[in-house]
Amino acid sequence: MQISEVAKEFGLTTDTLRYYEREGLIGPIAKGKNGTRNYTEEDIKRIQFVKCMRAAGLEISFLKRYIKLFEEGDKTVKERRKILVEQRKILKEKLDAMQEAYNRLNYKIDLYDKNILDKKLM
Amino acid sequence: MQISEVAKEFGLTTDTLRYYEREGLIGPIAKGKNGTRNYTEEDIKRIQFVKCMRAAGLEISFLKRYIKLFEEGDKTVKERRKILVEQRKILKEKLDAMQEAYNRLNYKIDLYDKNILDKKLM
DNA sequence: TATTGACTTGAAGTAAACTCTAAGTGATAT
DNA sequence: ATATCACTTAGAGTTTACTTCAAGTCAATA
Repeated sequence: MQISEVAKEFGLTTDTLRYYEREGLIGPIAKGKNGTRNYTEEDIKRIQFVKCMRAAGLEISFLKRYIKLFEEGDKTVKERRKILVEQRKILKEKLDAMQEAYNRLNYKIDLYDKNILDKKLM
Repeated sequence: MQISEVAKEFGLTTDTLRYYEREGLIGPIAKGKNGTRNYTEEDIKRIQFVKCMRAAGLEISFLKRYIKLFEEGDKTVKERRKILVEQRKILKEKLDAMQEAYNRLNYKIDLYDKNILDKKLM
């Protein structure tokens, strides 16, 4: 699979894919004899993971660190678990904050729908 | 209430509060005779709203637009409702993506806890 | 009275995550 | 054969949201 196809499938740009590779989040991707990238199924799975975590707001620096540990093998299992738990906590807090904002938006839209125009901003 | 107290209450810096004011998200805050800001209860409520929405990832530019419309009065009600619905949609998509990442993290941590060390990254 | 601490300003600086540019290569369509 | 198109690189530029800086004011305390 070549870069533009992968980009299309994931809704990323080719620039972003090359950027992730530069940063060590994916790859290095094997290249054909003309120098173009050929993404394997393994590469695709990695991109899936990275995309999911990025969409959740996890930082590139964290993903870099986690992937590096993973590549260092079994001896890093304990540390990997630890940072996953860390990230889960951060993510949970964000989720809760977002849920609160979501509820607030719902409430306000509901007021608009009922034509209750109070003079409060929110 | 003066700026440092407000900052402390909301876990923001005084710089951020002045920045929000510059951008028109809050205030203009009334100043005492020595030129320092005095935040009213109204100001505090506005900051609460802004903080909640920012924590959910809504952009400054959106908040600016919404607040401007609000200040233009009842004639902007329709447009306000429209952009709230827009933002709610964006927020919902983010929430879902984050929930997915959260579940994935949970699943992986669970594997670590059970000492099932598969060789997959995620 | 001198110094400390919190405040003020406008403007410049920073971090994260892309995004774009310029210059070039190689395979395919006219 | 020539033009078009997708790809390559290194490196510069952009956006968003702050954050820091430099220089100054004012009130209170040692």
